[in-house]
Amino acid sequence: MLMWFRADLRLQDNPALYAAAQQGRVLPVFVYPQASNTGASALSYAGAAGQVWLHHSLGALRQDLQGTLQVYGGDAAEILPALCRKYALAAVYYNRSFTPTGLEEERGVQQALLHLRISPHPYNANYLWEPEQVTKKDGSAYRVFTPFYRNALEHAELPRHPLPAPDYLELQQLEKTPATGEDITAPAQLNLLPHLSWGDKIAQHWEMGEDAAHARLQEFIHSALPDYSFARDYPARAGVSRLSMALVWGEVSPHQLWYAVARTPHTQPGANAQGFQFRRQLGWREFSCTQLYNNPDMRWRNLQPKFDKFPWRDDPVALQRWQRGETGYPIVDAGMRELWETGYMHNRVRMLVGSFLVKNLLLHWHHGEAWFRACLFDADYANNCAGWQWVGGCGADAAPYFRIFNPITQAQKFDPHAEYVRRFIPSLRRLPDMYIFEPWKAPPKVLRQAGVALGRDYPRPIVDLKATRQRALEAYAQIKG
DNA sequence: TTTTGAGTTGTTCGA
DNA sequence: GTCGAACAACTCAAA
Repeated sequence: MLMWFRADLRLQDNPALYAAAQQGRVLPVFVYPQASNTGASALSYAGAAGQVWLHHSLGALRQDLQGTLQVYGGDAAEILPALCRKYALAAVYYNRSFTPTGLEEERGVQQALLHLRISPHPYNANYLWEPEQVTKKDGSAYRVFTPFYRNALEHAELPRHPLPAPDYLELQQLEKTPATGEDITAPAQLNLLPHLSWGDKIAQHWEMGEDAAHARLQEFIHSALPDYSFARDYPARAGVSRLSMALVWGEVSPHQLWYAVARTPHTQPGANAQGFQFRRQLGWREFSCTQLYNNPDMRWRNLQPKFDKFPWRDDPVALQRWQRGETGYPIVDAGMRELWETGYMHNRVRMLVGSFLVKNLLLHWHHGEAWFRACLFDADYANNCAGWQWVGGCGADAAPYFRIFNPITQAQKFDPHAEYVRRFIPSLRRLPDMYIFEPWKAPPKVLRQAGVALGRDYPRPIVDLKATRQRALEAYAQIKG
């Protein structure tokens, strides 16, 4: 049996692997879709950070598989049938993807296998519900989250219980490449690591692989879940699971998370509903998946066509200031610097920096989507696109056009003691709470005492909030109706 | 069939 | 300082 690993880099709760193992000896294979071994790939959604994660996660999986995982770069529709022929394998087991690229890849593989009379065995591993399982009564897709989720809870099947790792797994060991001793099927051959030390820097903050994901899950359940629905909004706290990157590559399954929070007191009926709040967030991941499945071009196309004539500005300088965390608004800059330093950004702050880019700078959400894709370890095709369309106001649901976050009031509300800002903007550390979210208002003496010279240690604001808010409201008024 | 109310994440203004 | 209203338009489900 050939086990085709995709975004399911785990042994536990892996339906395809579980089934393959029951059939006999398994040859585990991962194919990274790329035209050549350059590392760059238009066929995968992974950006630079995602590729770094993938590199390490593949290493962990390979170790878990006693070194038998075969890693290739190229077209799965060519590589998998060739392997089947060479090693006389009768079937290919894999878990489904619902992204446009994943679906296309799968179609190609199925067709190629059909020619050789090799049977494909697809399973659902990575979503609680498949996109077509949760629809309106007329069969069309939901555009609003709450009805979608309610319908899933009330009418769709319960998510399956997680499977264990195969209890007996016989792995096929291929001969090593002779002569040079160079292993041409090791993850390193994909050249996924950037030539910059940046990749190493962001990787230092994280542990990749299935075991590490489960360790984070246990840590989350014990320390953060009891206060989840409140603390998850405060970026300075360890209030969220930080499991998004594990879900992207399938180091854990949503089913495992769904039932892991059920086994705690926090999800028992009558108790506080922290576990249900966490599950609801998993529901958003499902909802994004459904949106992408029904709108394969939503990476490029506004879900609301009227936004096609939105007057986006073109301003490379402002874009760069945003990317580098030099907008002069501390909570925005702290978020952008967290992203660049750690490959991650807290969800609350993602909304703030997104709103700032799209509404205050009036730059196209495509820029945000692309930058997040490049820098976020957890950049997920569906989540990232749906998130940016939501921020832009052009997403599936009719968002209030006047929802424009104020980075100062938001900072005061969600980072009241400026711990988050101080963590990522050390140059502002000594400013008192009263001025730290708007340093330009601090009296010269206060700035001096804090060792801050505006324009040298920290930039002045690149735009005026009130004026740009007004400009955004006018821009939105322009396209309405 | 039609109507009504609610919908992840908000801000500002004026009483 | 606190509170309610205003800021559109659309989707979905329940009444």
